[in-house]
Amino acid sequence: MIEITLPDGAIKTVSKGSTPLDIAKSISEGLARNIISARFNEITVEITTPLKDSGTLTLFTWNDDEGKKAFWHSTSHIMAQALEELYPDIKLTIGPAIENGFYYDVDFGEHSISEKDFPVIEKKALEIARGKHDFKMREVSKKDALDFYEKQHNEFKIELIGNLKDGEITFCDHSTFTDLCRGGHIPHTGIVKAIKILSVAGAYWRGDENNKQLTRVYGISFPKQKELTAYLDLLEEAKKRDHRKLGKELELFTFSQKVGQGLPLWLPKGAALRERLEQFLKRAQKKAGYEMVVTPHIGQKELYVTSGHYEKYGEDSFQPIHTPKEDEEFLLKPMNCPHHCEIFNSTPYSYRDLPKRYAEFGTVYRYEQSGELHGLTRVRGFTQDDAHIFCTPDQLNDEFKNVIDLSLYVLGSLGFENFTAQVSVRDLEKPEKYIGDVANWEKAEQAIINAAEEKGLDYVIESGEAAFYGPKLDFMVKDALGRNWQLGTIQVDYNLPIRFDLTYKGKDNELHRPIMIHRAPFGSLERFVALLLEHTGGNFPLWLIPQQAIVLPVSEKHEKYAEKVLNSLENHEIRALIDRRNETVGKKIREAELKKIPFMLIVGEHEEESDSIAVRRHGGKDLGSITISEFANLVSKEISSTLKSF
RNA sequence: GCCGGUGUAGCUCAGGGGUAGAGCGUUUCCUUGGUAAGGAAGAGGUCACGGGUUCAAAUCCCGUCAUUGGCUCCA
Repeated sequence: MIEITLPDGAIKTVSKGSTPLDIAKSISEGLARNIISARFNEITVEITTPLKDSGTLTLFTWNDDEGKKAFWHSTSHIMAQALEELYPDIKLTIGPAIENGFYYDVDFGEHSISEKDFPVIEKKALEIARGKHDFKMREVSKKDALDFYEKQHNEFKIELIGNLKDGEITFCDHSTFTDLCRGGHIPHTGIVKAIKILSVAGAYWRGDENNKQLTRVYGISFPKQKELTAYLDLLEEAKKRDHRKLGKELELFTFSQKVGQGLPLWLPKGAALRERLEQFLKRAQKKAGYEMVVTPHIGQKELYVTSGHYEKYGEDSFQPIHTPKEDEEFLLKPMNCPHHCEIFNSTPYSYRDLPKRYAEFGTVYRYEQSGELHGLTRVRGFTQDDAHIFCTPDQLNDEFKNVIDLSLYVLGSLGFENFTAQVSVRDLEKPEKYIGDVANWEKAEQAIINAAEEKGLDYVIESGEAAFYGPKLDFMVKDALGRNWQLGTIQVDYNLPIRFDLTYKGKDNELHRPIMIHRAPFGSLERFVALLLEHTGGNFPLWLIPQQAIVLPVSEKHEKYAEKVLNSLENHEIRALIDRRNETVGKKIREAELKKIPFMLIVGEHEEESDSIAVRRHGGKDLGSITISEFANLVSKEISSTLKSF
């Protein structure tokens, strides 16, 4: 007999060789029907795997992330079989489950597949699924495994097996299909009732662009057709929150082929929005002891040779600007730090002067790869809400924590709740990607982790995500489709102070090296506005939205009164316009709704007589007729409830 | 940069080897209105650009550009 501990602490004594399915049956018939995956002693197992030792067991259904993972991973096997049957000469590589669905990377040889092929693949895969084939794991010797794939001339699987130890290699069979696989499947293919192939993409073997490019086929599957339909509807809904669509509808920004790719043009309403965001941050920064500076958009090439950016990015940047003078070269600035270092260098400092906090809304230009450009989230010209803090080693921890506070204040004021704090550290296996000595890197990484700990941040550590000159604390936010974007960032840098020979005089009358913190709570205004659009669906917080209200005269007769109303709104610092068009009130309301204006103020005979306004809230709520000062109170109350001062 | 998709009026999109379509918007006129579209008439297009096939190309083929889903990259 063996003892199985369940997540609730209950212990079941069962005979050796019992399976997770047996144990589920002993708990309840319903559970046994629904379990599709299990984990035993922290290792994913099949629900039909005989358990040979005592240990802890967790059972998963479709409602668990682990269950979905097994479900989607299993579907990738089914899709792989379908692909093999439809295109016999393909070579399979890997096919994992992902956050939403699964993919399989396939070498299609000369053949290329596209959307037109999806229905056929879906049909074939569903046919296989309906066969209710069991997923059966079996152990294979390394030699047999290699032989199996030698026959298929599949160099990818051979490479994978080459990295595995003999004795720990397993295959998974279902129907006539066999795949190298470490396990984690649903019991049989019949549980999969709906399969949708979503897209194809190029993907490099093992994620290395020097390797062969494979075709990645993405799909998703569900235990019920209804759930697939609901998922596809969800995707459609998400598209409505796409910042590119909303940006166009709300007339915030545009692009022009003539100006160039990745170079956004901000329209008046978008510019007003930016302006408000800048004012908001400037106010908070002033309180936090920052000083604004202004630096030019270009700098001599030498500046970036000193900073190390030229060596790292020179070839892949906008190329130097030449002048009539021979050998004179300037670069568009790709970041503001070198300029700020030279500001620091312009004056000798005592330790009593530190920290110095220089802030600038600095517009920078980076030649991003054309395939990477994406709406406002990835562009070639953008404005960072940048600042550099120069401090002593003693001050580092406090300064860093203060920046965390500022960043959280910014995210909080704009309603971002579901962000991830990510400590981005070096990839220890690729030291060539970074500059500066190892001791300083370790200090910097530790400083960030300490500050995050002390602030009680719930953070994750990602290796290989650091900047080339130092580690970062990044605030990641998901867009409407669930893609992660870095917004705010805080970085500790021991390197640039050395490269720019920055010094301050210490208590001991000797020169010391300051430490530099790079930080940008928004990240960039472009990306921030994009994510804000996707999060709010264009319904910005009242304090931020460019147009808070619109006055809708019922007819031309009431235009004079409308102007009086507007005037007094302006006195209350409420941003409003009048819709003077020769249209019906219904039409004006409809369009104000579509433009997502928070308040519609309808004025007609009744209001004119009683010196009031009829207030309609965006979304349809009628707040009745009130006076303008009552309305102004309402507005300021709402603003102060979302916008706290820093 | 790489692998797929897309590019038709200001916007959203239909069409598709033989005279370029709709709705919204815009212009003019009528209408002067009460909480999500009042009515009428008109203007508006080198069907992204360049080349090829064809009697004939917006439509088929090739290339370029832009855009888009991914990959790689991201100071």
